[in-house]
Amino acid sequence: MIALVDCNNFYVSCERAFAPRLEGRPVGVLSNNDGCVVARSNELKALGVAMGAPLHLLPPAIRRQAVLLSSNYALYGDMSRRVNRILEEFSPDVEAYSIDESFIGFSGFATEGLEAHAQRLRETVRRDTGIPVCVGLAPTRVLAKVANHAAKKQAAFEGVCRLDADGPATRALLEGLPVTELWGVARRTAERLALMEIHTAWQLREADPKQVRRRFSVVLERIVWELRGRPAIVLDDLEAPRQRIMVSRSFGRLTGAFADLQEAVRQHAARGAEKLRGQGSQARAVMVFLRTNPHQVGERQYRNSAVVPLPAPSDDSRELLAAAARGLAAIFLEGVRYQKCGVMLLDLVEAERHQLSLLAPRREAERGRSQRLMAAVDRLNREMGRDTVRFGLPRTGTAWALRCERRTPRYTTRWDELMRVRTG
DNA sequence: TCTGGGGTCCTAGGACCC
DNA sequence: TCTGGGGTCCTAGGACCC
Repeated sequence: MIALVDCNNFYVSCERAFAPRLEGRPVGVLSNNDGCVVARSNELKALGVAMGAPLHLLPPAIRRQAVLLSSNYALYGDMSRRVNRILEEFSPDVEAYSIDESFIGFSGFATEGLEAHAQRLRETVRRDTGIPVCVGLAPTRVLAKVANHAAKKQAAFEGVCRLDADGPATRALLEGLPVTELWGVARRTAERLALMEIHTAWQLREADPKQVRRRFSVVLERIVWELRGRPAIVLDDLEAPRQRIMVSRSFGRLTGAFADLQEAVRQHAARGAEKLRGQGSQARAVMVFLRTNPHQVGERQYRNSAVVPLPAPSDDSRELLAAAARGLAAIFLEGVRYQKCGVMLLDLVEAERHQLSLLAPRREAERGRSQRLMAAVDRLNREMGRDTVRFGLPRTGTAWALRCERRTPRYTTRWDELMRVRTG
């Protein structure tokens, strides 16, 4: 059996764990730049606020009534690690799937006591972190997702729902579930399924896998097998390094100034380089992209990207920043107002692998110096706070600085902010 | 004024090879 | 009029996830 543990309204629950006054109130957490609502408490959902709703389009009455907070990723990331540490006490086989969801393997466990085990897990997580979670138990990941969904929606389950491969309960649940609620099926696929008169999860389960593969894809075929209780989806190894690294942000407000773009690209490239070294990789190419605001009607639109190959795989911030700057210069267009830009590090290789190549001794020495320098930079930024050491000239009061006016203190990772709570 | 950020996998089609 | 057949590799774009 597999369990899917999913934190309820995770970002909101993290905020509530440290601010009990938010209990019972409609609470929302906003995306970067305070752009849209990305997490909602049940009370806010009840007011009809959709996932992803733009903040500036919310009716004034709701804005007055609700507590809307900027996202506080330092807090959520730390809480997520705490939850996972507790899960590991309940099974050695824990795969963190996203910031608020983990799969747990229970092979080798007696299947009878599993619901009670899951209940104890819920209570422990709640007691030790303040985060409420629901658990779905099933023989496959897709069914565990369905079970989790049911555990959340139907109070009778008390937070734990177990779904076996067959049986009337499974059938009833799947018959009442639109295909779009399934993991891996979204609007496009659902539209095409509807043409074949397949609307519910049960109808999809009964479809012919071979035909599904021919008409759709191997992805959807796997979902059919999983609905039947036969495991067909393997998660990627969590430990495996990322295949590409992206850093991008929207600007706080539109800008047409080359200097703003330059500064943003520099910051994104530097952050990407940190991530790259953090996972022990090197990049063989750097991609820069920028675009105007597609929602802005009447405004001149432009989007472009450029890939800059590197002469040799690198994790040196200076080389990556220089490549990114060249890419930006190649695509920057005068006279438009940009909304967003970003940097992607592509074609990643393990840093260890090519060190044994026959580089000239001088290059080898340079590489050694570069590695020591980068390691020192990363250590300082880790221990003294991000941006302690930066590349290029510091610019204060950047025109496009990110908006996050409603952020709560980083309770679990910053002593200074925690103290402010107590004294302030 | 104001609409997120970061990933993955798969497929189709072109280039190229023999 | 008729212009092979099969393989690999790469890339762009689609679809999906949270």
